[in-house]
Amino acid sequence: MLKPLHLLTLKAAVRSGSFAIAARDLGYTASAVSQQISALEKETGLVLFEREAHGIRPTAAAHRLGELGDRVLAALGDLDQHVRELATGVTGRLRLGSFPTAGVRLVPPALSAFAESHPRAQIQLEEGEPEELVAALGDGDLDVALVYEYGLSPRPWPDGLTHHRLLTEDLVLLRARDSGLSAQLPHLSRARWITSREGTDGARSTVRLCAAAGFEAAVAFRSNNYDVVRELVSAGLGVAVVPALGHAPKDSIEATRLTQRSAHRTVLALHRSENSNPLLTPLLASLRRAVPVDEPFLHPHGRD
Amino acid sequence: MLKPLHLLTLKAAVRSGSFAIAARDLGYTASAVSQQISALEKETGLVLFEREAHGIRPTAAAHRLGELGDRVLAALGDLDQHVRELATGVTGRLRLGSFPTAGVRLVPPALSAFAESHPRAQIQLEEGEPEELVAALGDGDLDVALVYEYGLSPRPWPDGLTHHRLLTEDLVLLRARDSGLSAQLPHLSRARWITSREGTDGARSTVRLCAAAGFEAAVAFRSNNYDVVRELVSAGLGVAVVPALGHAPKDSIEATRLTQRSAHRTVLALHRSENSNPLLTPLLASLRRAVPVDEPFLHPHGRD
DNA sequence: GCACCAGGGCAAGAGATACTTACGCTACTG
DNA sequence: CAGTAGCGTAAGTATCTCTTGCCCTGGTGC
Repeated sequence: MLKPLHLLTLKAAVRSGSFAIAARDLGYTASAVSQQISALEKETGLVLFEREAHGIRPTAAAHRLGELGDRVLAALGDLDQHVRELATGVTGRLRLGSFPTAGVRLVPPALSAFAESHPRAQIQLEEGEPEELVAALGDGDLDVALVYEYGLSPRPWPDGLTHHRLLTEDLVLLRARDSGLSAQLPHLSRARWITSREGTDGARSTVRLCAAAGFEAAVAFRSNNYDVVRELVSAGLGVAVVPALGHAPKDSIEATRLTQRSAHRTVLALHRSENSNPLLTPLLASLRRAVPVDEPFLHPHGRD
Repeated sequence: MLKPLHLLTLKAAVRSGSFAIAARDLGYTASAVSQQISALEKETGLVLFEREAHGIRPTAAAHRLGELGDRVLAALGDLDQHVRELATGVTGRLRLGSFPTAGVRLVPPALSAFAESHPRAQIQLEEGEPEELVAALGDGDLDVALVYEYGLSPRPWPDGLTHHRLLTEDLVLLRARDSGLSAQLPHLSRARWITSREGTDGARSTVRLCAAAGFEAAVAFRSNNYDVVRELVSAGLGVAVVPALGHAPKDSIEATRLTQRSAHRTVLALHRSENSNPLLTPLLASLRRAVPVDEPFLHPHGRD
């Protein structure tokens, strides 16, 4: 394989028409240039220069090889540039997964801030529930995962993952505004309940809160889509406990923070500890800055 | 500057997902691969692999660098291919100069044969008189020069030039068919003469032949274009002595070979002896094959 | 549970590369 | 005709790069 350095030397020699001058230009000895050219001639089988007693004469082949070599040298230059950009995080790719609610509430503002500072970076988005995302992290299919953790059912995150707590949401009781229902859990034992789908942490959380209040929740409707849940509540079909991010203020709905211990959900960003993606740190910063402040029921975390 | 070999190794490691396998594929030791990758990481400032106890995990940066490296490797591969073509003479450039008559009579058939065997080679054509062409050869602006040499005025070709005699032309006396003029020089002392322009070997040659025949030629018309000369002869405006290549059989003209010693012109191909253009030899062969055989007044030379 | 093995990192040594120094040769220059 | 500039070659040296040998880790088989 031809060596790029030899091509550079060749070009310098062709340009200057002299090994001695090329050597000076490149910081070599004339002898070094002579040897490099000899090696190049031997390797290519071309005669690149005609030697005369007092100088050299570049062959047509030398000119041609110089031109052809430009392509290689240009590609190498480009590569260097790209590498520099990759290393500094100016460019690059990062795969971000999040659970649906965060995908709507947190990710877009975070990315709009991120895109300001890293206009040429590529972010690939995935949606999924925490278990899937964590599995994807482990497989290396994801760089960062936005997941949640209910106070009542803490997760055993696998080893090797670094977690950054972004915010804590209160769990909020939603009632139709004129339903006449109490805001106190113990008084809602006869109410119809609306929860996330069976087996989810959200549903489990509601059930446990009710159990702690002394009754078994009668779950009538299940949906993982908080927009749907709110509509159901609004229509007077039941009450629900949702995390603050799942709640959007609405005239027809009364929202009340639950005061029970552990009645909260934490949103955190996970990544494999060894992940060295240069975009990782700036993205985490953007996520943190995207957490709304001064919003009811939402409590941002500082850097941890 | 990043080393192409490192890029190859990187790609092998990414492809196989293991330094050990990459090493086997490339004929290295696992340690060599490890060191190459370390060097690459140090040079780029990127983390290319996450090391685990029992294997490695290519980083996004590694994948990206591999893709980017393809450009460089492809350019290098192309270059190798081009070099091989240049070295074998499949491709390449050659500059051929010739005097006008040969440009018309010899070069086209030679090139059509040459193009058969070297379809991708580029031949650049120049026209000029022998002195200019020889100067261009010396300056390296020309690879091959087709020149002529009159028997009566041999040229002192500069040193360092190799000459290949292609053919010898008889000098031919042209008369209008019904002019009633003799074919013997001594009887043409009163005729009007047509020659090439003053100072040319052609004109000098005619003048000397006439002088040897005992008279001074009365030159009435001069043209370097043999087509014009023939028209003038045809119109009965005078007689001319032209080399065989400058003669095309014509009903209205009678052509007679001059029998004097030295009444001939030699056409030869010159090139600098050190010229190593791989196209040189095949082009000379084509030129030699393009010399007409069995044409009156024309005598091809064998290889000399 | 324990020996074994595969994969990778590290250190040291050997071999190859690449550069410098020194010298010889040739042709231009004053 | 000596001096000099330019290139080539040979020898020495420094640097780079690969191999060898050993350690560490974690998975596997008995």
